[in-house]
Amino acid sequence: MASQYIEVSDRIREDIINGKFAGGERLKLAELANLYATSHMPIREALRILNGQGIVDFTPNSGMRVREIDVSFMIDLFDVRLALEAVQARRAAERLTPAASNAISSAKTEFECVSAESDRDATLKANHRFHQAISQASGNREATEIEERHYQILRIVWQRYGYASERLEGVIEDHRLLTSAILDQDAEAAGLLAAAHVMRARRNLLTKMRGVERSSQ
Amino acid sequence: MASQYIEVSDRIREDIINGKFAGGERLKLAELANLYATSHMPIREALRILNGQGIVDFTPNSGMRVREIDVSFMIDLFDVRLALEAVQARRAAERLTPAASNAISSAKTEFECVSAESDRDATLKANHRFHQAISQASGNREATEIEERHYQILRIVWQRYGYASERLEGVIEDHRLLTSAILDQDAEAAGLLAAAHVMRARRNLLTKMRGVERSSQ
DNA sequence: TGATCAAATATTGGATCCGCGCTAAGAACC
DNA sequence: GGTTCTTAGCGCGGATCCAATATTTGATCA
Repeated sequence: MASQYIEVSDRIREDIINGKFAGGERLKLAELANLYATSHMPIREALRILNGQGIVDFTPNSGMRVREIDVSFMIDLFDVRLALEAVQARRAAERLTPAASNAISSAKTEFECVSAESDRDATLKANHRFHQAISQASGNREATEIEERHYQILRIVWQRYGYASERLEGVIEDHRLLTSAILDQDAEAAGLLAAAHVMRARRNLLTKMRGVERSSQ
Repeated sequence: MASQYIEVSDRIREDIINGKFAGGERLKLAELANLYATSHMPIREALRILNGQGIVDFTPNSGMRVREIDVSFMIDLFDVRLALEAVQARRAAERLTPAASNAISSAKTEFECVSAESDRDATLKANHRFHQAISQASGNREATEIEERHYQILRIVWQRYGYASERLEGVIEDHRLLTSAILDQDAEAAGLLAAAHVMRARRNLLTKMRGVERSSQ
């Protein structure tokens, strides 16, 4: 079995994603230790990991709170994502290797197949794998790690507000264009297409979030 | 007194910056506990924090190692920094407030004064404050936190390879142009100037690093 | 002589207990 | 009646001990 703190950090993350812990909620060590049937040491370790991933906020001697995920946070996150996806797509096109080329095209194809079956979780995973393939093709570990963190946060908002299933055709088209730009080693086009892709995703998400915020007032 | 793990994480970071621990070196709990006169629990907590900051690498059941900082890591880091500084400068120009405007211009002036005294540490701090002011003016917490992490890593390489004192006039000129673009709320110019500024810093650093690598062979 | 396996050792991971600081509630004094 | 000080309890931070896991060393066999 994997170490408890890894196990626990995964479970807490899943519970946050599934809304078991609300944004801003205080996470007490004793409570969590009881809930996950362990001592408080692995819990502290796990919360520290989640803190590093930006999922929980921390204040010394006062404990951890679930990070509030609101419209303004998402605007910030997509600003960063926009910049990073673009630079990674450019680098992926420039540094393209045969292995990376295969990884990207098969991830693209897989997404198209899986998304046709309207299994949301599988579609999300396939989408993640596609972007991961580009990220890894860029060879930029720093950017890849940031994007990985962001993906965990995006899972929370997609769970809460729904994934863009109505935009699925558009997403597939975006992926196709982006893939061929990278395979053609057209860095300029790849950068622009990646940026445009993220912009569309942002518009879609923000519209939904604002809709929910208004209707819940 | 602040909590021990915070104290310890700061001390370990400083020791890494000052080269007391080499890149790739294994950091053992018992050893560090002995060195910093504490038990191994605060050490674990401290290393976990440094891991979150990207300064040490971690493998479960095997412990932490000081992250190797080489040319390829710096290329990656500056790719990210280039993208982020540009987007933050644009946002800072768009969202400019009177308070942010004051903060940026006074940080710019302070850098010019301090750098004239050729105190390297103070110059670094002033440079950091200038970029921090823009970062905070952008209002993007996510980007600010990433840049803060990167700054800690840059302190290590500047300590090792020297800060660009010969480029000081150029840096001041860059800062002046960038500041006026932001104060004029010219987002386009601010973004381009910020990107150019980071590019110059990268060229300077990489040249130095490659020089040292060659001469140490 | 080199490779592989096993045992010993070194190191990380986890539980429990206690101390300390923060917070909040109640009483006393102004 | 309001403000401040004290006290109690609640929860985080840290030490120590023990368990689990990795790494290394040495021995045996091909």
